[in-house]
Amino acid sequence: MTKQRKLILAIINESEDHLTAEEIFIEAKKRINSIAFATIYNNLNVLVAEKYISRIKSPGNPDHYDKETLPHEHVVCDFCGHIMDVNVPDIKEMLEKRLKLSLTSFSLDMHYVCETCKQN
Amino acid sequence: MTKQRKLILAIINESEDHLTAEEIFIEAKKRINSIAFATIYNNLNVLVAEKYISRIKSPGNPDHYDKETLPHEHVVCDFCGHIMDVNVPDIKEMLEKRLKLSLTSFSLDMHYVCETCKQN
DNA sequence: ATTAGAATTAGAATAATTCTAAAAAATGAA
DNA sequence: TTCATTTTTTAGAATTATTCTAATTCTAAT
Repeated sequence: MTKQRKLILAIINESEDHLTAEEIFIEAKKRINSIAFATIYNNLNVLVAEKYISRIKSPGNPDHYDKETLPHEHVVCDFCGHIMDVNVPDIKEMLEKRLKLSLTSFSLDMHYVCETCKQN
Repeated sequence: MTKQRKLILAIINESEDHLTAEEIFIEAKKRINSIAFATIYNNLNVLVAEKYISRIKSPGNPDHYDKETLPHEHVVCDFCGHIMDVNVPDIKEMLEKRLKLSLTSFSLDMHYVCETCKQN
């Protein structure tokens, strides 16, 4: 594993948030100034493919990256954009049962208003 | 309602498929050759906002537009990209109940292999 | 030390969509 | 109807996230 890839993985693992490619780039550049944006994308793709990390897609927004690879879902705050991890067990099975067909994949994009924003 | 907007709505209502902005543009250009792509997007946004049609989002793919505005879901074939309408009643309530929080919106992106593609 | 393959860099390319400014059309009051 | 105001359309530039490309640089094994 190259030092760039190691760094990118470390940044994701050390963050409490779900960072975007750009946020990872800014952070990585502090430690390897010569690093290119394409290297970030390239390595994020590799790390997702090898299941070191997972990708969170929310239409209209850039992808976010998550150190957690076990199946779980996310809810996005409409105001501050913060992403919270949540668990909805057996959702795929439930969907397949109700649809009477088997899914190759699915993704759920849920929005809410977080506690902090609800008060403002 | 302008003739452009009327035409765009008619194209969507007369189609059995879930067209993309580009497909609508190509079709519209046959009837009003001077029509601009921006007019398509502009009117799609208006028609969605006014609930004449609905927008189907699937990350990585262009948005598709649907004449059906009552709540329902879609499954996308991984091979041919065809979009099938499906019904999963009370899914929002079910999610909210399991999450113990209320959602402002959600969207489900489900993929499968359609019958035609399964045979190939 | 050599070399083949992998990874990185930098910047161009892409694709979907939005923005902008000017022109045209529609609306509505006088 | 006529004029003014507002809305819509047009055309093309701009934007944004991401991927691609080609040249260069590493890396690791001989």
